[in-house]
Amino acid sequence: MSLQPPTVFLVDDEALVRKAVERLLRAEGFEVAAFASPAEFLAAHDPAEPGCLVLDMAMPGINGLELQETLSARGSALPIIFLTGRADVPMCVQAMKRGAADFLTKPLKDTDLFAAIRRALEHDRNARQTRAEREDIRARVASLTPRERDVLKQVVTGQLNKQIAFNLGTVEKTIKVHRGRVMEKMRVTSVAELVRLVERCGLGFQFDTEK
Amino acid sequence: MSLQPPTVFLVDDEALVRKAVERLLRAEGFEVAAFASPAEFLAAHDPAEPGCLVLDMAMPGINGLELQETLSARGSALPIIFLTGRADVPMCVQAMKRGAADFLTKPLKDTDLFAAIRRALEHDRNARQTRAEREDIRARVASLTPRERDVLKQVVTGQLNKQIAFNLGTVEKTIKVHRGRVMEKMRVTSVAELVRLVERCGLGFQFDTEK
DNA sequence: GGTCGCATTGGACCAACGTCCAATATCCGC
DNA sequence: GCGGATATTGGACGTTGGTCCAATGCGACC
Repeated sequence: MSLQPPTVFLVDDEALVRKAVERLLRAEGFEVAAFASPAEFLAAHDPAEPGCLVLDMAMPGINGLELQETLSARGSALPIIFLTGRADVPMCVQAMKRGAADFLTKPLKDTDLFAAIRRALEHDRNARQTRAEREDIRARVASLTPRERDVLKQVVTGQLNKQIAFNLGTVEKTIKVHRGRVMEKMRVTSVAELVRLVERCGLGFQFDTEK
Repeated sequence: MSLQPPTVFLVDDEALVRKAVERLLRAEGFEVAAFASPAEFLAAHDPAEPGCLVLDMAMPGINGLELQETLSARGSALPIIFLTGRADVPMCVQAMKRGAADFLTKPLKDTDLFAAIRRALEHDRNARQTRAEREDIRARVASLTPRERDVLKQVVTGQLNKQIAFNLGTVEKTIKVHRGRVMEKMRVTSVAELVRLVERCGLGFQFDTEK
């Protein structure tokens, strides 16, 4: 899925600057997609595309922070590198606190921008990897029947079949069957693996698929 | 242990400002310890004391970033709130990337400082809590004999006693004994609990106590 | 030289787990 | 109503896990 090369999404309203930076990045070997405004970018953005966002803060209308918010609200975790001309510390702090990948001031050195982009792309790659793994696990949990999920919850807390049966108001035999199916559907062969999966995915155990 | 109230460690080389801020914080109900220089603070600092650090960046000699480095090198995770008069974005970015709790610009509003301090103290409290839990678990692991640790590693990966015995070049019977002692020393009654402990503590399984 | 911690193993025995085959009951959608 | 998914249970059987009692060999420390 992530075999496609990562893209540097460039958003800058000054056409000349945008073109210049785009050329610069392409020359360095990056895949680039340039946009003249946050809105334009948002319209074309697919969260599934790996990459990072290079965003100029000095833009009319939507400011960078809002775009950052909008993106995270949409479930996109694209790393954002902010570029700014003015030395605006409070804005910088806000951006960083909300997870900005970097915050560079103009005039900026090419190498600084390249380095920031490489870090951001690397971070995005890792994040996508772990997100994909988590989604995979969640999908397995979703394939369980409600009863099987009940059993899973108790198994990962270390309950014995006997206790699980009591807690769910049935008998041990039934639990064994459910449990076997849980192991099969989750594609694990030991309780240890099962617990690891659930821990690494749900980061808790409120996998309720509440719907 | 953490029953002592948290302290706001204030470092500022301007005596007048320092005194003023100290009074301000005390009036707000914070416990305050003021220092005239990073060195002075470092000399008196005990990483075990909960609290946060309020640090003025505009100081001669050691700058704030270095103090931040020194602290983390010493294993102290005290949250740091930077105060700065100049609008220095690059420094702000550096500080934030290295985990600064906040970065405020003068002139600052009292309420902003208070809010930042409260967030930092809360963060420190939580961090200490989880660190304490982790230390507790590490201590249990440390109480294991080398052989028991070997067994633990394999148990949490879901190996059967038989397989563990083969891997360690011994017989199943021996493993059962070690395994029983591991469970006892780790104070758990099921593999599930054991795996959870190890996951939450070691965040991996390189608990080698290499020394 | 003796004691202690550690690792090892045996035998016996029971509890717990897992799986095969088989069967029943319910609910849901076509 | 029928087929399918889900939940339930029984019986049988073999594997695995866990504990009790008991014992041996080894290296370290006093």
